[in-house]
Amino acid sequence: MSRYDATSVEQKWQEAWEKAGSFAAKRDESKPKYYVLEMFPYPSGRIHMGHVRNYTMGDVIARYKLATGHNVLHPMGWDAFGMPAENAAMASGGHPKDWTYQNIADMKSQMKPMGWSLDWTREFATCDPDYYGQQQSMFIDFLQKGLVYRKNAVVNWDPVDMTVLANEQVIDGKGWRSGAAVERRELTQWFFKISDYSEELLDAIDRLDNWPAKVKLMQANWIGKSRGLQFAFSLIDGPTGHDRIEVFTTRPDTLMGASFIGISPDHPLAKVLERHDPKIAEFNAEARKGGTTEEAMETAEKLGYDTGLRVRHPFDNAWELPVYIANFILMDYGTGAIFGCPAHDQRDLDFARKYDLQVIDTFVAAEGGAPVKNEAFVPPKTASVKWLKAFAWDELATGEEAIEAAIGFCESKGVGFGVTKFRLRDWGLSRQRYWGCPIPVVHCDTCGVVPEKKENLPVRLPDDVTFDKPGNPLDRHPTWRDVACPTCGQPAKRETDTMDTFVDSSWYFARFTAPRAETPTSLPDADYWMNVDQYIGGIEHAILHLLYSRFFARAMHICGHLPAKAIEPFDALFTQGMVTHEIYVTRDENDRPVYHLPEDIEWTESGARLGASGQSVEVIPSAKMSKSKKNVVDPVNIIQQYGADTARWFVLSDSPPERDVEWTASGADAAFKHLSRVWRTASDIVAATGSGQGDDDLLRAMHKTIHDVTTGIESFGFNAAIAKLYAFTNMLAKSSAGAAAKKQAMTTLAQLMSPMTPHLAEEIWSLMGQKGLIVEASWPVADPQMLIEDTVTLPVQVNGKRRSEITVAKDMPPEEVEKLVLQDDAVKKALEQGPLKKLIVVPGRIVNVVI
RNA sequence: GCGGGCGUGAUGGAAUGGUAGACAUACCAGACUUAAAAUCUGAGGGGCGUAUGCCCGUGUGGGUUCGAGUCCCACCGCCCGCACCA
Repeated sequence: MSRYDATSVEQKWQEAWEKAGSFAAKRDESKPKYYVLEMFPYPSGRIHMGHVRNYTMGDVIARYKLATGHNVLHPMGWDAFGMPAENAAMASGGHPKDWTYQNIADMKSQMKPMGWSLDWTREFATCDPDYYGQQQSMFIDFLQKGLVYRKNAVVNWDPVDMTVLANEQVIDGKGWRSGAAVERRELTQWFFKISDYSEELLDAIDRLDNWPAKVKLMQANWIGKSRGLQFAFSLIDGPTGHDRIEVFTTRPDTLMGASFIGISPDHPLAKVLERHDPKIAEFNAEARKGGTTEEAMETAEKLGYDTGLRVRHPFDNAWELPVYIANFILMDYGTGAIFGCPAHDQRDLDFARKYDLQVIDTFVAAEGGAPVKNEAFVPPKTASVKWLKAFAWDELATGEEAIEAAIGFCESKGVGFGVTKFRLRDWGLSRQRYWGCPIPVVHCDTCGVVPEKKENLPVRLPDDVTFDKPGNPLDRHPTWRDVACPTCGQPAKRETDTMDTFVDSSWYFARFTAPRAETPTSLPDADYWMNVDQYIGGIEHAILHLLYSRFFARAMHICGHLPAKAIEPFDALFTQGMVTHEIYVTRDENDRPVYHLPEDIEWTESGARLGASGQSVEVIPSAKMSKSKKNVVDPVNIIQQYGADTARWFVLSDSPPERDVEWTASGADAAFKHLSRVWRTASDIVAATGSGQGDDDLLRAMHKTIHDVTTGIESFGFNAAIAKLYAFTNMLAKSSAGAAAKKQAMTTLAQLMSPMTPHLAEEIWSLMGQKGLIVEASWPVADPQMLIEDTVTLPVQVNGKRRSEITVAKDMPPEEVEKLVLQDDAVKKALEQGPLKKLIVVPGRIVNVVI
């Protein structure tokens, strides 16, 4: 028997689909549309197994929807701006543009053999001037609608390289190239007013019915709505202009437990103080060292500096509290100042113990409450506690009740007012880098900040730049910067910052609906294709990318670029897991790890060893495939060895799609063996003739499989669907049914497999003598009559443990079942132990006898 | 540190609160073969037993329920995100 030749089969059908234009989407009002989109890739130059998994999942959905009569849009493009292109240029001297477009060409040539049903006619890269020009046009629209503004914000500053660093370029508080301690420095930057939409973005989460609950929860927590009190402490003998310190607290109920005031090193008062006090200046300078991330702030040692200033407690003029500058207080959140209540906040308690400050219990546990020692008492806000320092509520009250009462009381006394704050900050989009979308504004001494005229768009990136020194080449470009002011015509300077790449990815889904339009979108196309019916990508995008896109869709709607129905652009979201692999490591002479590629490993009885030298290799449990750990399997090699269908089948088969899947050589081999077996079985069936036995059983199983696989695909249970296909293939291969029934079963099997292994499916379809392409055939429908079972086997439990089973007619009334159960030998035996307490019959499910 | 998630045989995993381990991998046994590969058949959570069977078992410890892998609480471990990685 000849071997299944994946390479030639796959190429043949890819050419057939290409010729038939099977995947080019066109507006067709007569059919229901379906827009399936996977998060577009960064053009690193090589596809990896994560891409294979992501795009194969989308492809299963796309092909299934195509077969169920939908007009499917399944596009692909490139998230092509970003730092790696500049890093490559710095490392090897090329140009980011050449590097990027070459990578796109390379990756596309690796993706094509996968046989994904992509509409390549809509392809674009975000670094195409056509695309970023439209983005610039929208930026100007946003500016006119007040959705963009400028303000100061801190960046990571490398004092040696004199350049801004990304968070990932800050390692342990030091610049990745220079090794210098990173400082936080303020720059004037552009921001999107996403915070204006905090409430709206939060409320709308409830209507995202087909998003994972965890993503919705993460977004809600990120937006972080909180109710609290804003009020001021009066400052005693403060510097001129500083007679009060405004604070925001979510726990006004603990006001009587306050023991210190903390202000951010970037607080206006701290900045005044540092001008006159070298020690404060030194403390602030030290506090400003390190990266800007929240993580860096919160894991750093909590330090404070006693300014010597004091404030009065709002309820007691005689009560004075010290004012500390503290390195863990963010200027960006609230007012940049807090009061510390050590008894009910662990961070405040640690701080109080360190600087020997008072700890005042304001409440204790309702029963057996003890004073706080080294662990703050922080019960849930819904728990009732016993109050020692209540000032407007009962002795026993929950935190929630006390907070509301405290706000009301403070308002009535003229001490501050209740406010709702959000954690969500405005979206800073300025990047001091070359390889991004230029911000289309001009700085004029006379007119100020002026948007570029739309007819001058796109503002193109100049090609003649070098990367031989750190910093933004646009900033030192000899002529690109110098322009005439669009308003007054006087000499002016271009903005040299470019946009965050999140901007590029916040509207690409809309652009795919009309990728060549001369406006950002074309409304008839957007109206037809939007929303994305199914969006698929990694959980790592759960917050930023998805939240920014939700904001952007609203902003685009305001500017007339999207219909109202598209303000929530993704109807359904699915977050798939990663592809992982074991890691193989040896040690060099200095005991440093040396990683090895899977293909260099040989397996012997004593374990893994290096194929070349025979050196034994340590095997570390699976982790996400990464180049640095060398635990990567190149999809290109898998396609060459087994074909695309095998890779597609494997990434779908073993694990549930939302979880990580571990790539194993044996698993890939098994996938290939199975597909070969299906092909062999099909070849046998073609040759078979005559009648046999068990036609009905086979056809019943076929209808059950149609039902199960259809359900599996619709619910993203691809691994479960594949398990059913395995089971049905096993049955079919062993079946002694007649030729006609087997042929029918095999044809259906091919259709059910076609979303996963489309090439093999086409091959079998044609082998079975079917006309046309399977990709044009309608999805099989299960006959409900064939799914009905006459009898059902019920497990019989005694006290929750399975002891027997009975087989009864499916529709037998529970009373009848009870009678039968009581006659069962195992039940009779159990009843000797004691009287029957309860008999539970769950129809069609289970029986439980409680003794 | 904060927010979110996950944890089931040797391995990947299955299981609307209802028979734990479907389906697959590895290993083992058998068939075919001069032999190997390929292919086919079978056994298969652990313990005791020839077997019908009995006991134990879903990270750990509690709880709810007739019944918990599934729900609740605490803990342990791993993973994702933390606003300039994409």
